[in-house]
Amino acid sequence: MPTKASALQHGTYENLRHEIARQHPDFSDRLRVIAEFALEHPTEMALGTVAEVAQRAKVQPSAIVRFARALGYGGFTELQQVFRSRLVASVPPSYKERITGLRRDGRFQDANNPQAVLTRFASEGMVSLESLQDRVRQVDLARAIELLGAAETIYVLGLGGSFPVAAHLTYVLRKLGRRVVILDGLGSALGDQAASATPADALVAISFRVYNPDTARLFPELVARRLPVISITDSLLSPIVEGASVVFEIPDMPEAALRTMVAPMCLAQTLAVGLTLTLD
Amino acid sequence: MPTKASALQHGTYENLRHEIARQHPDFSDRLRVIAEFALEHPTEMALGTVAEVAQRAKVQPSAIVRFARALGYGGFTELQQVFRSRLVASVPPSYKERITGLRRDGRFQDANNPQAVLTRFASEGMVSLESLQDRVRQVDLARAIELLGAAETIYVLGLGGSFPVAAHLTYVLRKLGRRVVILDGLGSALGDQAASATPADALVAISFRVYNPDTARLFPELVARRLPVISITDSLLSPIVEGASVVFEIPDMPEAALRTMVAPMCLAQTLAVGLTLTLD
DNA sequence: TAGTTCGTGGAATGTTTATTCTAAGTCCAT
DNA sequence: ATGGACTTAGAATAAACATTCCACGAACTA
Repeated sequence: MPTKASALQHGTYENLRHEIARQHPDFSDRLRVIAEFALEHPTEMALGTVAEVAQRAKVQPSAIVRFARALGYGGFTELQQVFRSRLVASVPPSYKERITGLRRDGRFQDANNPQAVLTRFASEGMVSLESLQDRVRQVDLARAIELLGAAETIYVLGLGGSFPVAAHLTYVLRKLGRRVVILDGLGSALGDQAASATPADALVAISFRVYNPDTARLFPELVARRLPVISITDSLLSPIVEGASVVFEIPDMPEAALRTMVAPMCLAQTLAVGLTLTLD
Repeated sequence: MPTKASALQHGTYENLRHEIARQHPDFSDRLRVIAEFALEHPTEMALGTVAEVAQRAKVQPSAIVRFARALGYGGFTELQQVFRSRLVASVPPSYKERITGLRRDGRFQDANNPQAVLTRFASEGMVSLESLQDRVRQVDLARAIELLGAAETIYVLGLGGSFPVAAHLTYVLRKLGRRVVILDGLGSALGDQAASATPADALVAISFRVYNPDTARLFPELVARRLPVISITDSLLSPIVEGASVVFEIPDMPEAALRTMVAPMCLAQTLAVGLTLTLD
């Protein structure tokens, strides 16, 4: 019964991964457990003995062998060879290291290659996260969390390019059990959405150049209603600074290709999680 | 004179290399041959059996064992562990290592301090961006951009925790002049929103554990309608893999406090910008 | 040259390891 | 409920394995 002839084209590790994923739904209970373990712990598959792997995956040794056979291999030993090939392939011939190191620096290669674009954005993201760590002051963080903790309802305002940050903050806060209203302007009802905000609530406003006009219009109204405000923006000259209780200034990088939302996302997440952690 | 006592501090692979080099002149003929072989073929030392290594080095199996003992190990098996450690260390280029490094720095201590939370998220973000650079394959990127370029309308599906990523991708693509429909399920009209999608369009699906049920439900329908699909997810076992033309797998970090959307955001941005750059 | 030490090859040994087999168990369809 | 197909756990087995042992031989010493 040559069940899986396709697997016999003893392909690379990547082929094996896809083959496992493909067959995953058809596997029996135990085999599925092993499939998941194998994909998540390829190193242990490569180096462990059948007994060790079985113990880590919490199945019987015989199940491991069945798994190998189900994929078309003669036994565990054959299957293991493929996992080992991954280890061997990943050993840096030492010059490869430098190439990828350079690539990480970003100033390498012309920008018309998609990989270079990825490298660039990833590098910019890392830089912005690093500077976020340096710039954000302990006191601002503590004060912002205090305000959020005291709020009955948290209003989140972030439109245009900042909307994903607002959405993420809203999502995490709600997961953590907070009452949150996101001011998304759905149905052009931005003003109405914010109508019931009181000084017992709080506002998190997020805006970066070019500043969204609706944000700029609504913000002063909410300030006038004496809500405590936490602003996340890129400059002290932005329209959401005046009247804010706490301002997090995350300037854009001098020559960034496109505003990256990585740092604001990270800060938003920190506020949300920090809130629950410090309330205990 | 306890010459070999130093080797007993079962150190790392690098320590072992130096120890072998140091003792090399004092070794007997056969042992010297093995020492040279070991330094030049560390991978075979890590993965081979005694018999295999002996054959490759053109010595007797017993000589291999003697070599291990001469270095202060109990036998070949113990020695081999050190060579294996080199393989496992080289596979995740930084990733976990960096995190545990940070943890050792004490920068992770007492997570109740908001600053520590920020540091933690920022660090995890940086690590995930770094591994994104390494994991994303050139061909996948090129293929994905090709699909997006050929699409009349781009549909974006990302719900729950992935919604911010979908929102960001939508925003950037629209700024760059693409026709985009975001499937946000507004008014519970998820199905209707996707009703007009044809094979001339394309879908970008984004989903991470725990997978949103609506995403899992809608995805196969769109696949059945033969749309080219680009999936961004965390595992090949996720519900949005089967039927996808391109899959970007961004696994979660082993001990992440909370799924960070930093890497997916960055990838989304790369796709959008890469699309316009490569069309010139 | 005779005696001693040390290195070596190769077979013998006892252990670990993968694999196979069978009885028991589970799940469905009837 | 009952029969049948399919899984599974665990012991049994056979192969592979690292290690030990010992006899032989080379090199050095007296």
